[in-house]
Amino acid sequence: MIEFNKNNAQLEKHLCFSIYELSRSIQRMYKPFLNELNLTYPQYLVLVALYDHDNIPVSELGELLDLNYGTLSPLLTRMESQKLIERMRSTKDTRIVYIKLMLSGKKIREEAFTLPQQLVLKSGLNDQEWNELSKLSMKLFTNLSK
Amino acid sequence: MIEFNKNNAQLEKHLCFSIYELSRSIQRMYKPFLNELNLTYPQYLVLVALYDHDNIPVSELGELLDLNYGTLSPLLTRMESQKLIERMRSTKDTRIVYIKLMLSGKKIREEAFTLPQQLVLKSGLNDQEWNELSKLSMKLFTNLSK
DNA sequence: TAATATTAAATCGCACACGATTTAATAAAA
DNA sequence: TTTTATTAAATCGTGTGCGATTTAATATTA
Repeated sequence: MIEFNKNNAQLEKHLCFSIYELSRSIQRMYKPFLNELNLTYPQYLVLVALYDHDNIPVSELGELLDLNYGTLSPLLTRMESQKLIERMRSTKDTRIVYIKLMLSGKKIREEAFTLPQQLVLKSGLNDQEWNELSKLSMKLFTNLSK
Repeated sequence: MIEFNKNNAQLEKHLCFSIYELSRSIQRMYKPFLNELNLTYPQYLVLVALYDHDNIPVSELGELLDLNYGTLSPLLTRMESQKLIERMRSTKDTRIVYIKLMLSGKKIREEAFTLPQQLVLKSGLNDQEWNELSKLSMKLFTNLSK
């Protein structure tokens, strides 16, 4: 049984902290490469998402990335001014704004194809460990979303 | 062998994204409870760290939390104004500022003892899975820090 | 010892991240 | 059909998170 009390209350034993720290350290690892592409980490994720699901409403992009309008709207504004993406208002329902990858956005996304590979190399994890970590983190996320 | 190409480039297959999404979903789960205590997530982590390592310099707190001065300084200023912590400048070396838990900070930290337990319950992971996730995330973090 | 380098902490600028509010448009109901 | 409710997106306010700069104090060195 997993126990929590004064004796093991330390930061290091908090899974929440391990994950929080890990997430930031991955972004730190990605940073030099993304800087070369003039991208922030969430901007990179937007490109990844759009590369597979282009021309989708902001709402759908937000669901894919698990980000709300408050985060996404200004982020997309910045990416629009960099000519990475395009906003196109639907004619059917003018409330809806579709987001489309522009050519330069597509190219830059392709330049980043090696990034996950770099993480694998630095990870020091074998295939089994990598897959296990991936599986468990998705499982935990799914259960927390219920 | 783990492969990355156009065919599995989706967001869902990016470990970096799983971890990023998981980290934010844990914070989302903690939020209602922390709101009751008038704490943000990093403020909670500061209390956890200080509860075990009280009266330490800002630099040491930053190492424990893996946060730099740019994040920590204003965060501590806010916690100081809430009377959760105290800043005390060293007399030996007046560049150094020691951070001390105040009584109310200690009490609030203790009120949060049940929080990790709540995560365990919601996680839907068994002991083996929990420990495995914990182990692998720490291993990956360690390897990325090299 | 005077000049220089290093260090601890704070500050600044910018980009998230998110809850809450606002705006405009469509849908549903009276 | 007019009123009311809902929805999509943007905006706003606050708190991180981080790289770069600044400030003040201590350490090092010429």
